[in-house]
Amino acid sequence: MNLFADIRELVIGALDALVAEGALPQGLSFDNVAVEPPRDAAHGDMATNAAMVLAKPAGLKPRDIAEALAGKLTEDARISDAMVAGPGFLNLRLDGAAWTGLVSTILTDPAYGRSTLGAGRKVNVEYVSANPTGPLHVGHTRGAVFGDALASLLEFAGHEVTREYYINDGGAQVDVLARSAYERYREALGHAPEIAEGLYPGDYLVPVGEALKEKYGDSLLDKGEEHWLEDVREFAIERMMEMIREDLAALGVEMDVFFSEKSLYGTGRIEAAIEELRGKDLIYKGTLEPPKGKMPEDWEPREQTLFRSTAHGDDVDRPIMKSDGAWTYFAPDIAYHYDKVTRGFDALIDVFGADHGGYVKRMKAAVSALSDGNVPLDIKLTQLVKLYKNGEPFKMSKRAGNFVTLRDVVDAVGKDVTRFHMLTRKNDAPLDFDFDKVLEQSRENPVFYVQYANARVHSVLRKAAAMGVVPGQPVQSEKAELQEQPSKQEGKEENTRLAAMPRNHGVATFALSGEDEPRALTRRIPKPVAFYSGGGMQSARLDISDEAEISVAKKLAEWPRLVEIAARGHEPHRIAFYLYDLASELHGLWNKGNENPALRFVQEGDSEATSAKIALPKAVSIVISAGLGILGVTPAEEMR
RNA sequence: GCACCCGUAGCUCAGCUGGAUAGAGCGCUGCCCUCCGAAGGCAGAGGCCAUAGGUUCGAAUCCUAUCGGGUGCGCCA
Repeated sequence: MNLFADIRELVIGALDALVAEGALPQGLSFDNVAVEPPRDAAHGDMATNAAMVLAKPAGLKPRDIAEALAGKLTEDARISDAMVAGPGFLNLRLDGAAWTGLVSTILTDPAYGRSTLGAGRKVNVEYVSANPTGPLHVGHTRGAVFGDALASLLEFAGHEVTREYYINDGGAQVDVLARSAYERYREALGHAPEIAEGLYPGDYLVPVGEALKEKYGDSLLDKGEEHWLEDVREFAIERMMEMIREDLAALGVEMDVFFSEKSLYGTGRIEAAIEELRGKDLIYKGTLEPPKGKMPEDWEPREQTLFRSTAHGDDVDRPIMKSDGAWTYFAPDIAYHYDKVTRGFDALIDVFGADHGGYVKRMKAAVSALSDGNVPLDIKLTQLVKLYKNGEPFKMSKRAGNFVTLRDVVDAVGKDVTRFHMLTRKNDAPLDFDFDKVLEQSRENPVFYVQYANARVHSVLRKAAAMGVVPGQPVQSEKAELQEQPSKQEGKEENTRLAAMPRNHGVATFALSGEDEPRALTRRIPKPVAFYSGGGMQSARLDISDEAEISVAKKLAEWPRLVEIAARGHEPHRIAFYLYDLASELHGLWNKGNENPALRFVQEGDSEATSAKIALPKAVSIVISAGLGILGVTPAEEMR
């Protein structure tokens, strides 16, 4: 259910009727007709721009169209009032039953907020993809959180999502890794390691050296590189990937696919991708102009094999083969993306660090060429994370090979705080991360504020449950009606079945706290509950009457719409900001004076009134939990 | 030199892919705690949305130019 979409349909229907009556000319496009929340609540509950967008093509005055439309709309029971305002806005006021209906939907439909936006669409989200040469650092953490939340968001919006990690295990840097590990191996055998300039000095390779000793004894000692490089490299990469997987697991990130760059070499796959481009006349031999501005010392013109990326929007053509005949890094990247295209994805998304900004155009050009423009590639760049401790910039000595790792961050503040905070900024804006401030319990800290709202609701729910009250449901006497609901057991079984399905089948699992097993939230759960279908009944059970409560309900109504906007724009941060707003509504409701009806009725022991008043907060909690699920944050039911 | 990102309140930032009087938090000013969740509430001050043009019923949002900040720019990945 999406209230805005429902009302938009109503508006479109009314416009069709006006066309049928001859009040509007035939053949108008209603594509630009929008139904949106008005900026100012005084303007009503919803507003439509229909009259303004249609005025010109229809050759009529906006206000005349708006008047006619208003007449039609008020015939619907859901619309209590329609007022023409300003240049031709039509402001709609919804009947009170719309809000109680919304809340009862949220309480009964586990799929509330989900969308069919991406139905039947396969999307590949590639993120992290850090070189397997060391632990993940803070920058990777942001990319990991962003990519993972984006993937979940797209799933929530109905897409079939593959989470993917590209392992750069084919280039020179893994040889450096092998040499670095070899020195640690020598160290393990009692020799002083010689960490030459350019090798990785970090002590995370010490255990790798130990393990090499365990496996090979001293058999690799004092031998030339040709005798050990490959074995040590494979061994070290394996160890690094293990560590990276553990790091990701600590963040709650689980990939569906790890794709090895090396698997592209020697198998003809790079050649095949390049041949594909050659077939489109996009490969040629040529010499590039020297880069302007910062001229490299040893620059000299050389003939190279080039990709005509300028034919697909790039600024210059790019080399795919070095002058010595070896592939550049770009060639396997092209092959990798070609592989993704041939796997049948409808859309590709790459999440890179901001330092990769220079590759965006060439990568898009490659995908555009390889898919004949049919598969869009969106590249999201995550900006720097600036670390602080108690307001002071926080730095570690880079010279010693130390840097702040993903583990450091997660160990210090926890997975949930890390994830939420990393999403409180747009991906392309720099992010401040203060180890102390993110743990502060105040309104300034969105992580806390949202969790606190949820915990507050659950605190009252627990008290209500102790009275035997179920939000929005009858307290006694009407047990018979309850049995008309589709059996709860049935729903549970369906959930269990769905949760067991692999993630790739369009079912996201979100662990809700308080439940041991992850619960699948899908569209396929119960039909509308009989009890709520009677209009009179529901208003007797749900009391959403005062202005503050309706304001909360309006915010809840925006949820499905927001999900679609965020999913369309690949902008998971919108979820975080929405949750903060929603939490703010809840706190506002409960902090107002000393009015806390739900809690008050609990204390007065009034079951019926409690049931009616607790439904709205419970709905807030449900939406917060769903939103946090997208962000990969465990909803808190209690504050510690 | 070129490309990409950014420029919104004193500070940190949102702003619905073009809508009405541009929002939040912090900070600032003034009120509100004998008690139930004050880790709060209410009210107020504070803006030429970097600048200048353009597109149209309508622009913080789209286009062009300029200014300021960041990042990247062949034989590393």
